[in-house]
This record gives sequence, structure tokens and C-alpha cells, in this order.
Amino acid sequence: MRDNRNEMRGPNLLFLTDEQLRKGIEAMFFAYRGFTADPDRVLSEKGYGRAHHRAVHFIHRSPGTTVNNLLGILGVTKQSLNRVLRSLIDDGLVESKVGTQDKRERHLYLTPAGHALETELSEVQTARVRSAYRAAGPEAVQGFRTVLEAMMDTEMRRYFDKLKETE
Amino acid sequence: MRDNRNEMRGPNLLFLTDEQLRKGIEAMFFAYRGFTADPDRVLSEKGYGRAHHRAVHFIHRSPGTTVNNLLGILGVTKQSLNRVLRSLIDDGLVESKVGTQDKRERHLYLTPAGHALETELSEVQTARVRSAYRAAGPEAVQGFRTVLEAMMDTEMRRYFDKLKETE
DNA sequence: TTGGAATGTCAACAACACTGACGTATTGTC
DNA sequence: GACAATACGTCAGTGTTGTTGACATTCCAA
Repeated sequence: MRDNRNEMRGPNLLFLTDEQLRKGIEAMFFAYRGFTADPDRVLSEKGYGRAHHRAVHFIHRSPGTTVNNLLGILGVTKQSLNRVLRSLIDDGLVESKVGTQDKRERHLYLTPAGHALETELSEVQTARVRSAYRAAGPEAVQGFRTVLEAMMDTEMRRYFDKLKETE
Repeated sequence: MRDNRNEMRGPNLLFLTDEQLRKGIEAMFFAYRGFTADPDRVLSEKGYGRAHHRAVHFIHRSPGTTVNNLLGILGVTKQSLNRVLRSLIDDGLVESKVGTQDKRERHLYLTPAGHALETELSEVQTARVRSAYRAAGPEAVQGFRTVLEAMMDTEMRRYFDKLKETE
């Protein structure tokens, strides 16, 4: 059952009411739709989907990453990722290089064409986020990031923090 | 091309750098995964998917809503929504009543069984959001909401605000 | 050398989205 | 009353993305 006792614990906990939480959930739903809308448009023109975007994004972010690492980041099965990688490799957007130390591993890199797609996707998505950030202001952005990080699974935050190390 | 001129416009605009924006994008990706993980688990046990969750959520939120209104909120085709509604109605979770004023319309309501599912889903999802909110604090939550609203499409914000009127 | 790890591939399947077309009932308008 | 528009449902086909299961290959390490 829903727990509204928080409302009675003091005026500072009013942000934890069920109504506030519900609106946060709905905001997350609607915002994520906007968040993906622009890249989705670009992708569908080229016959790709959101999964391709994610692969391209994280290969760009961590050049030379292995398939296994990418599987962890994306949280999908290798069969699912493989289908996406195959089409990206066949289309000449991604290059897969056999590892030098461990030859079982494949290291993934974007080709110039891959970089071009990444840039195009990044631009439209970044434009929206930048606009939202600008409208909301630095303090709001700080809060935004804090809540998002608290919302991740522990394992996901591990990957997220690893990406952050490039700061 | 990426635009980093913001960095030079003053110390208050450092939150608009490409690196900050990129990390915001990644945070959004990882957080949304966490956001849906718990309800997804519950749903898959019952043979439902995320689309069922959304339908149940918004019917609960706006009892008696029409199919058309739901289509607008969810942003899918009627064929896609119909598939989901069909199974929910057949399973006795949703009731569809012919409109009294306009008999072309169907008004949607949750049955007791539908309410039970909604409660179960809401509980696990709310628990995570509550925990994130609590960890982040009220000011962060305020910023979180501000950025999310700025990230929505205009049309989506219209639906979102309409839901907010029930405050 | 044997076991395990990393990768890849094949096949089958399901959820969920799409387009396009068609049918029915109802409503509003000329 | 005729006609167009609206609301809804449905059938058929397609595509992306995810899943499980099975199996092969390659390579490292004990």
C-alpha cells in the first residue's frame, strides 16, 4: 500500500509525497520521449534504430572498447548487440580489430563514416539537452544530475563513473 | 560541429560544455534503465510488457479517458495501443465503456484486478524514485523536475500539464 | 592438455512499434 | 436527408530490438 507517512514527518519531506513521486515518474516518461525523439528521426532516415545510436555513442566515448565491455554498458545479450554491430561493421561505420594482447577480444573503433554519424546524432540530441539546461539553469542541472545518478542501478553507476573518469 | 564557445562566455556557463552535456545524456540513459527495471521485472512475470504498464498507469491516472486521449499521451498508433488494450480488457484488468454523450467514444477504467496490478507496479517504481529523491534532497528534486520539463516536446508538456491539474 | 573465457553464428521467438487499408458506428454540417 | 468527418476496431505485413538455446572457434592459463 502507498505510504504517505512522509507527509507527517515534517514540512521538509513534502517532496516525497506519492503525488510528487508520481509526477516525477510521468516527467521521466515524457522527457525521455523528447530526449530520444531527435536522434530517432535521424536514425530512421538511415535505416538504423536506437540500438545503433547507443553502440555508436559508447564506441565513440571509449574507442577500442571490447565487445564484452560494451555488453555490460548496454545491458543486452551478445546476440542482440552482435546484430547491431554486424550491420555497423558491414556498412563501414565501425571497425573491429583483433586484440594484440588477448586475441580473443575485439576492439571497436569508429571509422570516419562512423564519426560522421555520431556527430550528426550527437548534435541533435545535445541541442535539446543544451536548450533544456540553459532554460533550467546551473542549479537545476546540478539537481537533475544528482537525482539521475541516485536512480541508477549500482552496476550501471559503476559504468557511468568509469566514463566520467575521462573528465 | 560542436560548439564550445559557451565556455568562454563566463564562469556561470560552464555547465553547458559539451562534456557536461554528454554526461547528462549518459546519465539519462543509465537512469532510465534503472527507472524501468523494477516494473519490467514484475511485468514479465505476468506476461506483460512496458506498453501495458504505460496504459495501466495513465488509465489509473485519468479514469474514463478516451482511446483518443490515451493515443495522444502515449504517442503510438491506434493499432499498437489496441493490441495492448485488447489483452488488458480480455484479461479483465481494463473496462471499456461506450460514451454516454458521444457513443463513438470508449471510456477506459481499471477493474479491481487492474488496480491491483497498477498498485504493484507503482509500488516498485515509486520505491526507487523515492529512494533517489530522498538521497538527493528537495532542492535537487526541484532541479530534476525543471530540467525534465524543459526537455519535453511542447505537445508532451501539454499532456503533462493536463495531468498536473489534478494537484 | 584440459578447462574456461571470449567471441561469433544460427535459429526461433516475442514485444512493440510502424504503415496501409478497410469496416462500422456515430456525429456534425450543409 | 445526404455527406463528410470522427472515433474506434481490425486485418495484414514489416522492422527493430530484445530474448533463449545450441554450437563452434579461438585462445589463455593452470
